[in-house]
Amino acid sequence: MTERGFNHRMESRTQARPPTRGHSPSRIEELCIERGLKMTGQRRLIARVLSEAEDHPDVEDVYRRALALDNKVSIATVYRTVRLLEEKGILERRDFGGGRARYDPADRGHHHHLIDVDTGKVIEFADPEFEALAQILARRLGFTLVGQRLELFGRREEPVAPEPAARRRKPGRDA
Amino acid sequence: MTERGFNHRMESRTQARPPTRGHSPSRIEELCIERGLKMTGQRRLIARVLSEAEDHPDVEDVYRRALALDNKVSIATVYRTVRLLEEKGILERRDFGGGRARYDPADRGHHHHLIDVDTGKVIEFADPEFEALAQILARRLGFTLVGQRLELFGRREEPVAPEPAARRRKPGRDA
DNA sequence: CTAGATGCAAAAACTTTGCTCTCTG
DNA sequence: CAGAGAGCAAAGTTTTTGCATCTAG
Repeated sequence: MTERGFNHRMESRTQARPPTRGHSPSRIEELCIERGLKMTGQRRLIARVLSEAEDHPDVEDVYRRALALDNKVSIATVYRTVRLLEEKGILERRDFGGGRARYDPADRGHHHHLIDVDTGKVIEFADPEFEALAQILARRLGFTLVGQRLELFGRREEPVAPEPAARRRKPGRDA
Repeated sequence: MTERGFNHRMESRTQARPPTRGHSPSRIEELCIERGLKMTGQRRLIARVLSEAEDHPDVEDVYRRALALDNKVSIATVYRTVRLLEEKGILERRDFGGGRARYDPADRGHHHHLIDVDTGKVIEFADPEFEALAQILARRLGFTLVGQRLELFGRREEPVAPEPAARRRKPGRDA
């Protein structure tokens, strides 16, 4: 299929700086400092995990990744930090179903999501046609578009079978 | 734990609509029958509550409203029914954060939201062009569209300073 | 030095499930 | 009548909190 739409920027990790745990503050850490947040080691760690994530990690994911880098953080702190960052507008909370909240760094260019309702997998895509239509729709309502969010929920094409349905809990990992 | 009490959140008092006459099956009930679901009293009741809802009730809301009409239903049944209806495409699950899943009857057409970023006001709208495009986008990615969510953020007139201005209230509950 | 952070575990909040009894088709 | 559905409470998950103890600024 055409590549249009798919932006696989998966395991890219560290875009500009070497993962050297030195003093190169992650993008998110910078944002935190900008808003005057007290930067503790845990927050720096979590900020880094989020900056390097190319998917939509849920709290568990962030927690595990943080532990993998430096196990000096508790799940409660991850919850607290992630919530703080959301309030500060540094993170966006996304609910793709599956019962867990997922987070998306708000500094990433905007893209849309297609969620496979059976597996919970998330596909990111961008579409110029949609962008244009969004503009038109907003204008039609008398507004200037300044932001948008589009989420499509779909099911892999296949003969509609009464399959045992997908598990609600623990959906497949995002991507 | 037991004692779940009510954590009265922005109670959605939007249950105004021509009350369904005693025996006329609600729209959602009809949809259930159409899909060959076994119609029990509880399902009929839940279907009615959903048909009359003009907001996006969460399970608790549906449960309470159902009890108000006829207290012969358990929360477990509401969960099971709502999940069933979602699987049958009669309901759309909307996660607005806040930890609870909210439901939106798919029988009154998809509607989207345009949020005025300056006032926070939400305008609902529907658009066939978008519907069509969503279908196409999903198909293009190899999926059958089963649900969608579109939110546009716009500004009415004169642009305000590009600065965040004020972090308004908590992320959002819906209604 | 001190307001705010962290850890830990317990408490909440939210959903699902096992099992028995009921009721629809 | 058979098998799906309903009730209930217990179990499962995800998220929040109380409190004593640190620590960034």
